[in-house]
Amino acid sequence: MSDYAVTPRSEDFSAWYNEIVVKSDLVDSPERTPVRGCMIIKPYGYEIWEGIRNGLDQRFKATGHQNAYFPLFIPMSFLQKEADHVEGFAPELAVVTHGGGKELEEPYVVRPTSETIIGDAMSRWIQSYRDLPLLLNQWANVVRWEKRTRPFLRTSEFLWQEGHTAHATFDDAQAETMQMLDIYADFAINEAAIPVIKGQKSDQERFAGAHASYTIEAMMGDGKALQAGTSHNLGQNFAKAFDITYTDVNNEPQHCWTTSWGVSTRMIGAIIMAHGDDKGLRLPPRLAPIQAVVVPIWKNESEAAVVLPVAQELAAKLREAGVRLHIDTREGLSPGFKYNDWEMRGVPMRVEVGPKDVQNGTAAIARRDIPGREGKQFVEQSLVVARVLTLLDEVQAGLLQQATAFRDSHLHEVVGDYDRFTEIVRGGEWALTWFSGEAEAEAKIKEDCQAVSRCFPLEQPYAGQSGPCIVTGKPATRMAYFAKAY
RNA sequence: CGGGGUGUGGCGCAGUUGGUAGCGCGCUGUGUUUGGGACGCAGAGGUCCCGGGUUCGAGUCCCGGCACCCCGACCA
Repeated sequence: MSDYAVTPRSEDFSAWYNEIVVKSDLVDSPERTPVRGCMIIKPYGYEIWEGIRNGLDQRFKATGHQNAYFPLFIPMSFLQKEADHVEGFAPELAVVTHGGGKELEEPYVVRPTSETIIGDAMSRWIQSYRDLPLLLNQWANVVRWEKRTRPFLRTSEFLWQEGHTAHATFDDAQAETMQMLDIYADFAINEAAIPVIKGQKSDQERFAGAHASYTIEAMMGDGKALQAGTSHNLGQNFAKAFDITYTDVNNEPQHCWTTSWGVSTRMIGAIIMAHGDDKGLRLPPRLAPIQAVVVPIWKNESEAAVVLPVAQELAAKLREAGVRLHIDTREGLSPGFKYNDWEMRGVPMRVEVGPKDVQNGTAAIARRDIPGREGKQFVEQSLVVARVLTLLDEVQAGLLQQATAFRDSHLHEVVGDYDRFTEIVRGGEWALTWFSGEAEAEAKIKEDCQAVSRCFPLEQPYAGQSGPCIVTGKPATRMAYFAKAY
């Protein structure tokens, strides 16, 4: 028993996470991975990524974006063209100095992000306002040398998509930035069942080289915040650095306005930490590689002969209905073992078929979001498909509901009471408070709370009003969330 | 990059005053089992993290590395 159990979430969230990503077969264990800080994503984990990729890619295409691919290596001089950008990334760059046995004339950086090399291409591709907007996306791996790594949450190499667009006006770029933020939020809420908060980053937390950065912030099961996606309005910073210009209707040369936006494999970490429990993962049905598993139960050959055909027929019908289905016919494992095994892997629905079911014309259906026998029900075999389809929707909604209730119970509004503010944030919960956004104010909070602002939520509870900044006491026009973060 | 911890079959661990490595799980074969983590029997599997040193002899003692985990500073 103890060999299968995982450290309870409440006891040690971090240990729970580390154990669960390995035991649920998402990644090879970090100790065995031969490259420091990098991860081996196993097939089951990669299938989750494929689900994320498909869901996002579809949304990108529907809004007019096209995929392209740019080089992994970026000339060092490109990064240096945007001062803030290179300063922000310099500490985490991997640099290639040799190739083909010779020292390179100019070192290449392994891309930490592609604003520069795509900006360079855009400068050649864009001539006229007729070429705008240019809406690109790239699915790629990037490298950022990280001191401290954790599977999915922070690794030296990770997978992501990075969108890069160029527009004729600031307003167009801003509209694009917000559109992509909305797409991320829609995906997180409706596919990953994570109730994210859309907001704007403070100047301190802004992307290196951006005019404005926006984020979707999610609350994990330990109360910490996780940035699950970002969208940046880059203003004309990169357009000026890379000479991305167009000729407008009046035949006047103009700099473009660009954006970039990304979601990474970190989203998988968000799903794990937002939904997982002491029995393992709980995957949202819309992203689960396996939505339902059929477990046939038999004692001997003669029972198997009766049970297996029924189980296989149910499996076939479920597949026909579009359910991503697996049938577990492994021999020599007890049903109990299989239940626990699939629960660890987070499969949303389980259908059990034993001799008694065959006799009664029934099957047992268990839902992953409700533990133990309460989540189990017996239904007639003819109704299994319909019930599974209904329950998959219910589980999807249930996970979002549970995560939302958890989040809301850990959010606190504070006005003018700095002691209470620090108490909340230090206690691992989220505080929403009036905030001036000044660097010194944020630095003080960081020192007192070991936390910085997460975002100014786009939906302000008292829009149009103002209140006392939690640090300076001076009137502030916006409220911001503060929380410890990953 | 600072502080702490751990490195021994695939995994989790034991290994006494230094004497040449063992347990549980898993794995292979086999038989009985199977409605919430089954059991018997028979097997396979080890550069004891790496490199030096002390010693007749090192998993054990000394020195130096490396890796991983946890806690802090930097970050999608």
